[in-house]
Amino acid sequence: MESIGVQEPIDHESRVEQGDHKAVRLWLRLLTCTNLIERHLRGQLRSEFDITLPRFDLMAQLARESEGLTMGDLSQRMMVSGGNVSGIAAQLESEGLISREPVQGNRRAFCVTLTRAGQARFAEMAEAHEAWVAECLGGLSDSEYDHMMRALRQIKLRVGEVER
Amino acid sequence: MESIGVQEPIDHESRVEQGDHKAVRLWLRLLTCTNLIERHLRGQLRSEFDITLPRFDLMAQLARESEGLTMGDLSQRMMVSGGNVSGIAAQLESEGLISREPVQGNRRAFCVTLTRAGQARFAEMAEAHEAWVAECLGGLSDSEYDHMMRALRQIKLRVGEVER
DNA sequence: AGCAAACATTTTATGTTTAAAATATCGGCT
DNA sequence: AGCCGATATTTTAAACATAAAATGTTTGCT
Repeated sequence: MESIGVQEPIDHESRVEQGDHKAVRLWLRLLTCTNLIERHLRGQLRSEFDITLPRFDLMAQLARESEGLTMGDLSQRMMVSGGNVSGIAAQLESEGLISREPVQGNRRAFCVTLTRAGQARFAEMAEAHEAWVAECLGGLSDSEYDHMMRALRQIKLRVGEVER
Repeated sequence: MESIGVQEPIDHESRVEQGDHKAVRLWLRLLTCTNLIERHLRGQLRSEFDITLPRFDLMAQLARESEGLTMGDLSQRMMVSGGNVSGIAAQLESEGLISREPVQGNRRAFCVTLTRAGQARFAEMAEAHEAWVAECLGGLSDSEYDHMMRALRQIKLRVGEVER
């Protein structure tokens, strides 16, 4: 049963404080979890495939777009700076996993695609990656999964508004 | 300054294909949310206080332990390498925000604490930081908050087991 | 006492990431 | 045509991060 606090009224000040502390606790737990999983995946990718997470991420973006993406598209989707994409792409190109072709009609842009070798390599890695993620997150019930997805969607929208 | 696409963010999560499994979808959404919030906080700390997130984090650890912490403690709590803590601490020390005193009885270790100036500076920042986090995460109901906390705890334990 | 292993930290080399400046291209306007 | 602001990418400098080697200290063992 829930009762309405009468004896020990919580005033505005402390209510706000409590709420804020709650948010911070949630944030720290969120950050810790994400870091732990990211660290695990990074380690696995390194030991099993000798590749870094950002390189894998870039390839994953390309694998979803058979038409290819520009450097700017990649920057947006990977949520990292353009300069960063330049460096990562340069390495993948030198390893023959991606190719950068000029776009006809726009000499500023490149069209980046997975090479044949890149596609094959990515297919291998993606399968393992999916299994690793399932190892970390597979223990949740359907209900917990749904709650998480809904809450995270809400947070994402909220942050988007705050950024404006 | 270059900015990373904000207006119509095409992120990890909204790009997944049908074939991707539940766990991967949850992971990508988790990653996107954490990145968005982290980016927001980093930008705010930079523009409002001219400080980086790692430096803020180090000061936050010290603020919780008035007795001070060793470099090793900091490394563990911040979940980064010892060498990294050395560099960050060196900068904060040169700015007069922390001090490193020898520990009596163990000449290997340092006891790192916030200076008076560091305490004052951190108090200012912590208040703003808490408000920023609440802006991002405050929109959740108590029930959503509880579900998140519980699910994240479970995930954290699971990843810990998997790492073994 | 002497020595080896463990400990706490720093240094070094390498690589990642960001913000900002630089380079080059495009498109519209006059 | 010429200019100007927007666009696409690369380069640069500084901060951050890791692993591994180096330095100095402590502890336990014989």
